[in-house]
Amino acid sequence: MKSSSINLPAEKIIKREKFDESAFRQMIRTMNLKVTDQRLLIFEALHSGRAHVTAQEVFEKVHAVDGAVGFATVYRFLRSLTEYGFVTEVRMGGMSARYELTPKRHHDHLTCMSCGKICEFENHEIESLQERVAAQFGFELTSHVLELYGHCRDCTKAKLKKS
Amino acid sequence: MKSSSINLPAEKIIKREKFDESAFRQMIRTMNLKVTDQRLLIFEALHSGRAHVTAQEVFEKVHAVDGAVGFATVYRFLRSLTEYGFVTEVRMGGMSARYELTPKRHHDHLTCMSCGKICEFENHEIESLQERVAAQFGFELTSHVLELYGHCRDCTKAKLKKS
DNA sequence: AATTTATTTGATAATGATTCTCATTTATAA
DNA sequence: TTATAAATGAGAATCATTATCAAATAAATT
Ligand SMILES: [Zn+2]
Ligand SMILES: [Zn+2]
Ligand SMILES: [Zn+2]
Ligand SMILES: [Zn+2]
Repeated sequence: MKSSSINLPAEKIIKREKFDESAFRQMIRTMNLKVTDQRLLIFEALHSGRAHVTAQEVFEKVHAVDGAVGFATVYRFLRSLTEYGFVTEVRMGGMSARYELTPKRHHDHLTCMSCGKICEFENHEIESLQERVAAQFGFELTSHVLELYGHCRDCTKAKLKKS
Repeated sequence: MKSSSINLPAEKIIKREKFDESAFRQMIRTMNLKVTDQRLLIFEALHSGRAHVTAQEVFEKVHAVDGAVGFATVYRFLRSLTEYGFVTEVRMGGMSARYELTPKRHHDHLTCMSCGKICEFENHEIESLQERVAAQFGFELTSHVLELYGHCRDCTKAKLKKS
């Protein structure tokens, strides 16, 4: 039941626009897929609560509303959403994949390994340096993963107090 | 038998210093572990051939020399080596972990998704920008993952020819 | 509304990577 | 040598994810 290795418990809930069912219906149609209750529930789950969720977490949220939904459906739809770019898969180390509704702006992540806080940042300098590196090697860049790991201020403070 | 998703077949073999068994013996002792033939074989496997190998690949190389070695031993020792920093674990997307003898200089990776070529690069500007980002969020940076994905010149050319 | 049909679903099995268990073997210190 | 804690290997276990397939169903067509 418990996931292996590091867990990422507390993440602040990010303020988000109102859940817009008809927009989600539209996205599903764009993908040439059928609109089902399950798929709307999955969207709902992605839209509320913490921004970066695992497939299991999505499954649990969906399952709480409709106990009949199977996790295969969740995995399957998350995969489609990722392929179409509506959802972005984020992988940190050997942990299980996390998903977020693809944000308007590209960003990368800074994760606290003590408390699981995830901060999002965008840094155009880094982005263009990446392009430059790729060009130097004659590569056409298609994607990248930039994940920073460390300890946030609160956790660093807490550790100091203890010792 | 075949690994899932993308395979990384061709990687240029990187020129390396002579295999120095006594140095490896010393490293093992530094870790407070016992020197065994298996462990020396694993070091040998990491030292020859392509730079970034999976546990399975290490196992196969070791197994070719001594068919009695079990894969648990390989995984176990790779883990110890990683914990002590003698080996660096590199994870690319959802693929299985790859390992390399920790290089003298830190570097990140640029991977061709068509042919599997892996280029290593170091970019101090990016590194220090990462530090700056972490500092802005009040984080103490402990590690990071920067993996660039794309298509190398050869593969891009090959694709153009085909179409 | 009823019919049709290609999709979707959920239960379950299968997979691939990695880790764990434990009885047996072995490196090393005394 | 002998003692002993550590290491090993075979296989089971785990975890995340994907595949299979019969039954259910969205949506297009009568
Ligand atoms: Zn980025
Ligand atoms: Zn994010
Ligand atoms: Zn780096
Ligand atoms: Zn490398």
